[in-house]
Amino acid sequence: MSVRRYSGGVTMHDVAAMAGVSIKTVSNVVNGYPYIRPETKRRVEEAIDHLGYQLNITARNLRQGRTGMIGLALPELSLPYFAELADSVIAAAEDVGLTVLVELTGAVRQREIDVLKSERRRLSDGLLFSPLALGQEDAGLLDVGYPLVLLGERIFDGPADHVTMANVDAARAATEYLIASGRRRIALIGAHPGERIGTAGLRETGYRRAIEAAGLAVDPALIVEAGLWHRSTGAEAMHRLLDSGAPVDAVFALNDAMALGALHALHDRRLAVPDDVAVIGFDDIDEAKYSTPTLTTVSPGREQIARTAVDLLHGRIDGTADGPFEQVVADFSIVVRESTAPPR
Amino acid sequence: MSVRRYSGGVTMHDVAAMAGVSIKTVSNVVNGYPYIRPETKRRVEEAIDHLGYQLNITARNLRQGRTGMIGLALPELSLPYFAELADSVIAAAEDVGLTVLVELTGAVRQREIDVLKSERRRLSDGLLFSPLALGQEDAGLLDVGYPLVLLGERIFDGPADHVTMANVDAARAATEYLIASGRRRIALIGAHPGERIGTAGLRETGYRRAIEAAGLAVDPALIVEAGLWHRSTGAEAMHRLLDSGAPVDAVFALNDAMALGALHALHDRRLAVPDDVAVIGFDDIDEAKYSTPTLTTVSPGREQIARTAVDLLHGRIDGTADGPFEQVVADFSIVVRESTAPPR
DNA sequence: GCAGTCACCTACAACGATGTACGATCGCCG
DNA sequence: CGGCGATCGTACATCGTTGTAGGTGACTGC
Repeated sequence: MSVRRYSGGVTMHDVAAMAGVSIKTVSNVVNGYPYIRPETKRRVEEAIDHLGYQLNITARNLRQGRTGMIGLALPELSLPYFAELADSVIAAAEDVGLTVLVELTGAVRQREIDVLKSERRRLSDGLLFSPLALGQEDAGLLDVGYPLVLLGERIFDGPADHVTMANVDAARAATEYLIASGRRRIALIGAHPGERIGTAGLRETGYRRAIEAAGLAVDPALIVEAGLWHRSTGAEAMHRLLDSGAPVDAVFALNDAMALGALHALHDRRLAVPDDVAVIGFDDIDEAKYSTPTLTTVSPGREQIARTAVDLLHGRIDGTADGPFEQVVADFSIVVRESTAPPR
Repeated sequence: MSVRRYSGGVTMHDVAAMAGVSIKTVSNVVNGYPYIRPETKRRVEEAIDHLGYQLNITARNLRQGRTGMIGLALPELSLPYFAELADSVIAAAEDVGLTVLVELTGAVRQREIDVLKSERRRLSDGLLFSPLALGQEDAGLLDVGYPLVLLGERIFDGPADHVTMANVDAARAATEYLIASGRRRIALIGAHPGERIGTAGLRETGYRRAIEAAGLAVDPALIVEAGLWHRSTGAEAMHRLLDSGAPVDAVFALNDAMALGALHALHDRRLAVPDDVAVIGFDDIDEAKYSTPTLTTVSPGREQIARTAVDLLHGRIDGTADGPFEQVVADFSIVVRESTAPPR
């Protein structure tokens, strides 16, 4: 029934002419308007089939003032956590009939600012934004006038809904897990010195609380900085720590990529994981299941985050949600694998 | 200068009224039409600033019949190769002024078919499509009537431009590299038995050619199947191979994810890489630099593939390219790392 | 002094859909 | 039989932009 070529020029007008009805009736059929005689509906549908008609979404968008698209602004897809997050967001959006437009900021401050005012914003009904360079002092920039949902821990109490992880609690739980399995010299990799708000600052806070609650001392020599959280920076940080000569029996890397880099560095130095050093990460990326050894990590409920964020945004867009801005904290759990087995 | 809220209802009409010109003149200013008196242009620009006007892209899209968007249909972003490819494609598209709409098929046949006819196609000017479930027999489905560029090795000589890798040559080079470093019992992981066209079939062909050219025999016991190319399936395949008892001194995994899974399995079995078994992968994902040991792999020129594909599609969209369908084969290289060092 | 260009701007009609308002038909009630 | 509500359709304006055609001075060249 369908035509050979993609329905280049077929419009409702053509369908209407063929079915012998008005163009609005075609529109009504397409949109499931109930009061149409079965006979009329059938004729219209036949014409649609025959002509291979497809709705011109652009025209509908213009008329309705909505596009059915949402932006998803992320640092980069090369980082597995963000790739997997994007995957989950796209799936969640699909479920509620939204299309996702991915935009990459490279974690560059100016590009994160641009994304908020980009012309593309007129093309999407709302934005899911995971900033990495903006901080609390930029909260004012977020008063944008279109539906916005924030992801991550860079900005709190901004003028937008916010989906975040229980960073402090989760980091504390991760550290406590290491302590409970007999570790005492627990390093932290990926610190951002001086930061309080932000993923690094919050997770470090959790780490400190666990150590102090256990009656141990926080040793500054064990807290290692890493600006970007890549495999490479994790490996470098691990090397710096080992070079410093400070004794270590466990490492809490603030994300999995760094943890995997650290595993690599430890292997280079002929240190056994977990026998000499235990390693725990954060994010539960797929890769953590297949590293050598497999990586114990904090699972931050990625699916839940994606779904919640999309639902919040969706609610704001179609106006079913219009209360004060919400802050949702996702559940976490610790996934125990080989890298933290107690020392023999 | 700019207004507080997002420019909700400001249209060219408002700008025109404020500047005391016709709406078309505003359009001309916005679009850089040259014949406008500097004085007029200034007045219009002031009005734009003052009102915080932003062009309504949807209206322009409707009028021009183009959207400035392209679709990118991929199996999933959880696979690092595709995530990195998406990253490169989005960057390349940005450079030529195109926005990318990512669609995930999960490598499910019906969803790959749907993506070709989806309503979203009307929202994008063209499609970059990387099928995994469709095959040569489906080439007919690709006669879609809108600009289409294929990625990958599932379909050749379809009615579309095509960017692919030199799979046979690259796989042959990878295998030859193993042979040259002294390996003789080289297993292949990830085969799709019976497939000739398709990534697996082509790479297996390259593998066979290298073995035969070296005067060795292809041992069917060393060719292990894996349908999906994940870390998990790579690990499982490796286990099956070792369980079979066939002696092995090297593994060519048809992608990096499986190679990393294989590394993991070898570690489980207390086999040393590269001393007992060498491992080589394919894709050169970022992770391969940081595995333990680091992974030798084939780099398929991902950036080049992304850029070429976007350029081809862009050319078809704005009509600067209208010749016969092109087939571009990207350059490859072998990246040598620890996993293939010659045995001690 | 008059046609022919150039520079600059405007009016109008599209692009393809949908919301609104209203007209027609039908059955059914009192 | 007149009237009324429930169905079923239509005509028209409209979303915000851009292409087309055309109009108006000013300047050039002969």
